[in-house]
Amino acid sequence: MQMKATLRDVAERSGFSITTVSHVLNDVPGKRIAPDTRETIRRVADELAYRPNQLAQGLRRQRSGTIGFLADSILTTPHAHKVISGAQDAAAEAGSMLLLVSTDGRPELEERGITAFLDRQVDGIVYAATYHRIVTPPPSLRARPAVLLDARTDAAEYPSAVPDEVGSARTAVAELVRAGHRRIGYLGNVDDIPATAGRLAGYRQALAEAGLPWQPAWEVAEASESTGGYRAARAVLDRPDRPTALFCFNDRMALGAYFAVQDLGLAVALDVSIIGFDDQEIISEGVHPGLTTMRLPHYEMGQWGIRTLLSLIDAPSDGPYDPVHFDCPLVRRASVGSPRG
Amino acid sequence: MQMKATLRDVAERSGFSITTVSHVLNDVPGKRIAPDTRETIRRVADELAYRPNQLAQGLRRQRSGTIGFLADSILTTPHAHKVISGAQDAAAEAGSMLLLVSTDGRPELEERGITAFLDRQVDGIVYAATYHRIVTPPPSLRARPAVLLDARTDAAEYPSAVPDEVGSARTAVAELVRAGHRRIGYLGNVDDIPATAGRLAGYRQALAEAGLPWQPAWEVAEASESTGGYRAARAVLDRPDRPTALFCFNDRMALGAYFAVQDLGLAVALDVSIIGFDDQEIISEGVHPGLTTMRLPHYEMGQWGIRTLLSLIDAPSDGPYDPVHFDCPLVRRASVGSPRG
DNA sequence: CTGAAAGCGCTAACAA
DNA sequence: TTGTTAGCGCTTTCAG
Repeated sequence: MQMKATLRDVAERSGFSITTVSHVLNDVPGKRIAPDTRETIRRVADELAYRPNQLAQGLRRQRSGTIGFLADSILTTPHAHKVISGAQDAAAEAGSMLLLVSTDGRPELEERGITAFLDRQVDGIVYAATYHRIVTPPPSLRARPAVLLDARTDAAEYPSAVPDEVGSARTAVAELVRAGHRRIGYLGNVDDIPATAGRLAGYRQALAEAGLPWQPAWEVAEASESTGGYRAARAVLDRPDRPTALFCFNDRMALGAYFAVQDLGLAVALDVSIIGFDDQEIISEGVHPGLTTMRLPHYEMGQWGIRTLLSLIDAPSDGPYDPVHFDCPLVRRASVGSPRG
Repeated sequence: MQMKATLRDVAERSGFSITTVSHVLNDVPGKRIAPDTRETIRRVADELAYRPNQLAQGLRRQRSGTIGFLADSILTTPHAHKVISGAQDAAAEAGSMLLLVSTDGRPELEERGITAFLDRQVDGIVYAATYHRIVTPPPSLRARPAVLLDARTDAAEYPSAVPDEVGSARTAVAELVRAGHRRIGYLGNVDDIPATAGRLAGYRQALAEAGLPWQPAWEVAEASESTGGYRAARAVLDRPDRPTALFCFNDRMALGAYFAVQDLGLAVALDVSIIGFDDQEIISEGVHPGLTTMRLPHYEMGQWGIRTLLSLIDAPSDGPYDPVHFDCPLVRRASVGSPRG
C-alpha cells in the first residue's frame, strides 16, 4: 500500500512547480495558466489519486473544514439524530464534516467538548439541545461562530432555531375540531420547559378560536412519558362527560393514553381520537392504529443550523439574533376519527 | 477577543526557545531540563491559556487525534446512538474525537464519507452497522486501521464485534422456562440477517435443553416491526392450544404483540408473558406493563471498537480476526409472570 | 541543560 | 505564464 500522494509528487511527476499545481488544482482565479499545463497537471493528479491533506490545508488557510456538533444528548431522546442528519447533509454540501460530542446529561463534558473542538480548530460550533430549552452555554462557546438548535439564550447572543410550540399545538387541535370533535382534552406535562406553556397555550387558543368550551377537568398535567400519559388519560376518560378526543403533549404520553383507552374497553379513533406531538416513529408508526402527530422539524433545523453557521463564518456578525421558529407539520395516521353519534 | 496563544508566544514570554517549551509541555522523556525552567514554562503556558493546535500537531506527528465513525444509519434505528456514545467516551479517554458520517441507507455516501475521513487524516475508522450484518465495506476502508461494529465480513479482514444472537435468545427463553412456562412461542422475523437464524436457533436450543415440546404452530415469522408482531401474535394466540409465553424477535414486534394480547381480551404477564429483544427504551419502558427484554450491548461495543482501533493504530497487525461475540444482558421488567393454573 | 534548523503538506505574496 | 519564498504551528533530530 503506497503512501498517499502529495502536492509535491504531483509537481515532480508533471514537471511543474508545486505552486503551479496548487493554482491549477484550486482553480485560483486571476491566474493565467496554459490550458496544456492545466490538463497535464489534472491528469497527473488523477493518476496519482491526489487528494489534498486537509490538515495541512487547514493549518495554512486557518479553516479546518470541520464543524463541532455538541449535543446535550443523543442518548436519551430518539429523534435528535435527525438534527445530526440534517446538519451532516448541509455540511457535506459545503465540504465540511461534523466532529461530534454528546454530553448526555454530563455538563462537565460540555466545556471539555468545546475545548476539544477549539484544539482542532473547528470553523464553528453547533450547540444542540434535544428539546426546546433555554440554555446558558459556557463562555468558551464565544471563541467561534456558533448557533443554537432547539435552544435559545435569554440574551439573543447566537442565532437559534426552535419549534413553534404554540402554532403547532393549534394546528393539532384544529385537526381534531375539523374531524368534528367538540369535547377535546389535553394531556399536558409538568416539565419546566418552553414547550409546556407553549403547547398548553396553543391548545387553549385553538379551543377559543373554534368557539369550544374550555373544561378544567379535561386539562391535566402529568409526567411526560408513557405512564404519565396513562394516568392523565385515565383521569380524563374516567369521567362521565369524557372528551371524545385527546391532544397529548408528546408521543410517549400518547402511547400511555392508548393503553388507558384499551383498559377502559374503548377503541382509539372510534371512541377516542388521539393526537400526539414529536412524531417519534417507533411509537407513532408502531402503535395500533397509527398515531397522528406533529412532526418536530429536526432535520430541517439541523440543515438550517449548519447553513446559518457557515454564512456566519464567512461573514461574522454580532447579533442580536431573534430565534427562528419552525413549524411542525401534521402527520396524519389513523388515530383520529369522527366522534360517535 | 485576542488570538489563541501559540507555542511561540509561550516561548517569547518565558524567555526560552520554542524547542524547550515543546519539550516541557510534552514531557518529552530523556530530556534534562532545569526544574525552574519547567515551572516557568508551565506557568506562562497557563497564563496564556496555551493549547496546542492539533492541526499543526497532527500534521507534524502524522496523527490527527481524530477517528472516523461511519454509521450506516443513526436515523432509522433508535439505539445506534449508544454505540456512538460508547465510542465517544472511549475516544475521549485517549484524547481522540469522532468525525461522524451517517449514510442512512445511501450507499453512495459510504465512499464519500471514507474519502472525507482520509482527507482529514483520521487515525482510524469505525464502520458501524445498526444491526448485526454481513457487510462488504468499500476497499478504501483498507487505507487505515478499521474495525467493524455490529457487522462482520466473510473474510476475517477487520476486527469486529457482534451480539451473541444464539446465546442471548437462549437466555431469554430460559427466563420464561424459569417462570414456569412450558408452552413458549416464538414471534420471528423474515429478514435475511444473522439475527434471524441466530435467535431462532437459540429459541429451539433452549426448548430442547428444557425438555419442552417444539410446536411448529407456535413458531411464526413476520415482518420485524409492530404490525408484523401484531399479526404474528394473533396467528399464535388465536389457537386453542395457545402458548402462555412469547419470545419476540425484537421489541417492536413485542409492541405489536401487546396490542394483539389486548385485542384478545387478555393481559400481558397475567395471561401471556412476553420477552422482547433490543431494549429500545421507548418501547420497553413505555409499554404497560414494562417489557422484559434482552439489552443489546451497544455502548460496550462502541467502547470496545475504539479501544481495539486505538491499539491497532499503535501496533498494526494483519489479522485474520475472529468476530468477538457480546452477550446481551437480560433486563427484567414486568411482562413475565407465571402461567395460570 | 538548551536551542537552531529542518520539515510535516499546503497556500499566497511577490518575482521573474 | 510559471516559480521562489515565506510561513501556518508544531515536533524532532542534532549541536552546543
